[in-house]
Amino acid sequence: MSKIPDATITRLVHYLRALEQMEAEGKVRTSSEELAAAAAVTAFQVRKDLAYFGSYGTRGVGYTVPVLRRELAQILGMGRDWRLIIVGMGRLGQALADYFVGSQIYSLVAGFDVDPDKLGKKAGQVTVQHVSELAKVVAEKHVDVAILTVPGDVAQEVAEALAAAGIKGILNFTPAVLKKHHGVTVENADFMAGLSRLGFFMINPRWREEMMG
Amino acid sequence: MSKIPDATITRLVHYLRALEQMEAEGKVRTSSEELAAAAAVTAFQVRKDLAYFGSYGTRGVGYTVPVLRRELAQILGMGRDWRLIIVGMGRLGQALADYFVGSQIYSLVAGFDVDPDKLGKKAGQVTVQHVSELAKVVAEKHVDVAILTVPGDVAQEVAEALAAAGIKGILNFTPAVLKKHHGVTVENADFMAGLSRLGFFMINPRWREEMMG
DNA sequence: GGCTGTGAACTTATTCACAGCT
DNA sequence: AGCTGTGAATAAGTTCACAGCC
Repeated sequence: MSKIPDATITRLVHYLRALEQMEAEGKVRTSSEELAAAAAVTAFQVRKDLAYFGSYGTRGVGYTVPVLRRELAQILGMGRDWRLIIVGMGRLGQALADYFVGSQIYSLVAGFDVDPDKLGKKAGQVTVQHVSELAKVVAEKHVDVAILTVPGDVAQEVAEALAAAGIKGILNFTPAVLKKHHGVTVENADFMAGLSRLGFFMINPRWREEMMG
Repeated sequence: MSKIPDATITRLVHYLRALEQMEAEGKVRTSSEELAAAAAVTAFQVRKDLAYFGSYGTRGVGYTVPVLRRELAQILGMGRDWRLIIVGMGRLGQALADYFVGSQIYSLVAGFDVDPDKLGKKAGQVTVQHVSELAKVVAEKHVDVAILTVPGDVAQEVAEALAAAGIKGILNFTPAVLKKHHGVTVENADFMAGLSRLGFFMINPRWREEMMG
């Protein structure tokens, strides 16, 4: 399989969301054109993205909504029961914990913090535990991925603890740039980077002109 | 000014963060090498990114931390007092509201929701108002950018209300893909896209092999 | 000598045109 | 005829080598 652009994966998620909605509405057939409109990209892009993984449509006809939905879910690892933990149960961690309630795809196995006020409290479907129990839980519950939502200044240290505990992947929501660890895949989701995107408005030529002449 | 890659802006924010830390530590001089290490990129990349905007260093010497810090802040629009509102005061909205407390760069002007339980409550430094007051506040308080943290299924509708109210930019944290509006710049920060990145683990060749043969 | 700044080479990603099925 | 699937063309972004200045 040739190299797949990161941007393709992100778009796949948008296609999947559109397909889920279509399926809920009982729609059976769709086209690259329609998916493109839903994801705000071109039809070329949709077809190319899908082509990286296989061919799921019928020439001259289009795509069958439930079939393509299932295929995309499969591609995105959703056939598998992902086992996750959240480390850092601040507001972001809590919001994420809620998100996993009722998920068919992701099992939230545990949540961790150090704040005594948070320990023992329920968040989503888990009870907050102390980080000292990290290693034990990762091993016993076969955790795949940790979601990092701790403050940026302790992110590296916690990431190292997770690596030592034998975690396979870290999804980093903190502003910190994590050093690579052998055997651990790190993906940056960096919620604060969203805010950094305010910078884009400044870079935007129209705005720039308006403000700086 | 030639076209600047989106990825450059994101990296600029990382450089800025590193520089702020250096300045706090009293460090005066740095190099592309050092910044590269802090942002987990190459020194070439750092120099190229900076070159899009100008030349801020001294050949044979390096960069002066406070000078480069100030220049980057300027580039990212931080010389200006950005006036923001948050629409949707759920947990994510609240977390963001907190983030703006004490910010030198961004002024959070108001927060909106429709939930009667939230109205009148304090979040960060603002009191939650009903969305029916949106248009009035945007006009009177000269709001630049709205941060959208409403549920995905009402995002488009709220975006249209914002456009009608004369907002100049929308930073979209919802999973919805917003249709373009004339005169309104939309940036996707999509916090749920972070979660979509769980898909990357699946696509990762090492994992894929392990799971699918 | 050392480190920045930048044009040129290369790599990656997107756009396009059209061949291939139905 | 219609819409997908894909190789080829174009565009964008990154890496590199070295010229330029301290």
